[in-house]
Amino acid sequence: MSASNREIADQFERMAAMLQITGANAFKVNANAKVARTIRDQAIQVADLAADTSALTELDGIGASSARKIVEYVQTGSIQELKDLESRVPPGLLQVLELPGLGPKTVQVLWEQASIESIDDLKKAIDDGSLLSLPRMGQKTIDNIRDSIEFAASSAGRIRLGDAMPVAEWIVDELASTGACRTIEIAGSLRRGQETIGDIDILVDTDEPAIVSDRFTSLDGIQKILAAGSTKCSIRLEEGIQVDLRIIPTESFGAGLMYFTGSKEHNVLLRELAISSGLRLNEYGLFPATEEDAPPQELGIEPVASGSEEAIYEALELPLIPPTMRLARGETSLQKIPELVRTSDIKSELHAHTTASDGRLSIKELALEAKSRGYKVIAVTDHSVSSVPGNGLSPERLLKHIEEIRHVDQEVDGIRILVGSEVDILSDGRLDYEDELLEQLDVVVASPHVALRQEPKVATRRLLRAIEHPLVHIIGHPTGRLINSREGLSPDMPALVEAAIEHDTALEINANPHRLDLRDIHVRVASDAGCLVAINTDAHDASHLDYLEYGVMTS
DNA sequence: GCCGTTTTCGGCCCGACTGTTTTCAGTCG
Repeated sequence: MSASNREIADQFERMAAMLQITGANAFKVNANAKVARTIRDQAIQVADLAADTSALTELDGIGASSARKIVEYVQTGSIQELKDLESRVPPGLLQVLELPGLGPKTVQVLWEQASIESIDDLKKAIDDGSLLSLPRMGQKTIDNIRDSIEFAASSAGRIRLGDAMPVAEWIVDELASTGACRTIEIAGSLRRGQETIGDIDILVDTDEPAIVSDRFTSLDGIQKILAAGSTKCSIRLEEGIQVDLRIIPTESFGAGLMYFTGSKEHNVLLRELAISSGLRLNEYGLFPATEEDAPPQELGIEPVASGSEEAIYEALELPLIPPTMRLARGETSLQKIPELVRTSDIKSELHAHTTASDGRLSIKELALEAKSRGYKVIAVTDHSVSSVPGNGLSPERLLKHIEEIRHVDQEVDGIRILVGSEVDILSDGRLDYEDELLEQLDVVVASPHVALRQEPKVATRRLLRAIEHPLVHIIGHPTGRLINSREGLSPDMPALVEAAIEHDTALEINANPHRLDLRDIHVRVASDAGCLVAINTDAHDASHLDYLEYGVMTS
């Protein structure tokens, strides 16, 4: 089995963490972490490039040394330098390093001065009181570490976009109800529409910070208040989500919003850009550079721009980069920002289920719901025969279903109801219905549901066969991945895109927040090449049509 | 370890908060 991007990236991430614990140069640590990110963000299989190191070093942040290690890993299944590190650093320390509040310096001290090599060792040292004798270890710090250990044991890690957004919107409503906020904005990875988020960031412009932070730190369901300063408060909710509130003055709201929207890597690019123009960018604004080290806002220096994001990007001679593009993937070199799809642009839902298979709504209910949301077209695409868990339709049932859909289409005005099916792509790429049956449909969405652990080459052949099928319009959730639970297929995405263009087949962005499939990096490949992309919600219920927003953010 | 429109060497973003300290180190985002 050839190494997946995730697998190779994991090696570099591990290397970065181990280097950190050994006290290596922070820039070297950072370089390794960046290599991991770059590999993770590739739509192509990095292992396929390993025959040619110059192709590897063209990737951002990958130099000769990392390229050699990638080749070594692909060819031998391990990296000697990592093995050497692993023989020196106890593996359990990596989990200790991941605990919130514990960084490399503290982990080093724990290891060297208290022989702590794992979370279990750490617990024992807390319980027997020996931790107190270490430098900079007071009772409060120890209490926080104990809490972190408990939290890590119960936390599921990063949270899906669709789980975090409703929580953030609820908090925004709560803060708005104080009447003390001039502006409230959701920032961070949530604003960027990332498929998973680490925490929720909320920014507020207010003249009455105490009222807002009091409301914030007394929300229902707070498990722990992590910080409560005059400009920053952090809480952790019972469901394990951390929420940060920042209070930002009006005059620097744009700078703050940019800063806290990130991404971190995008911010670094902007600051470097600022420096090269004789400027200095921080969360308070874009300032003229000075000789002084002190923050410019404290020296009474007037910013060049600070109140709005537009003004700051303009002063950096950049177009206003939309939040979903702030990923340090080349967006700061664009002359012109492409026009992004908005939810209001979408007039058709081409993938939805009814009670005929595993949906909750009847054909008519689905059509009326879609119509009420302003759609002009809805396609009814219930599951095909092989989809047993999805209550898939036998050919006979499908024929009857087709008649019913046609009938409801006659009955309901103001929206066109298309007859469709979500047809399984079988493991070898054949479809689950005969062509004579497919010919009777207006829309054929072909999706993989089983055999989702296939080798990349097998998966590519399978999906290509479906793309090339003359009766297929859309490939539904092409990889079949489930965020946080199933990796899904890793086909050669550029090859799929090329074939999709040739055969006029659309690739789907399935907007269900568990899927977001195609994922963002794949969409980039598809849209750069000019491939048709369908943003569908795969609705099984009325509320699922709300997922459209997540699909649009991914596009 | 990576990188280059003054560079192949010498840089590599910036500030808030906490806790342990008597002036600051460590962590986080």
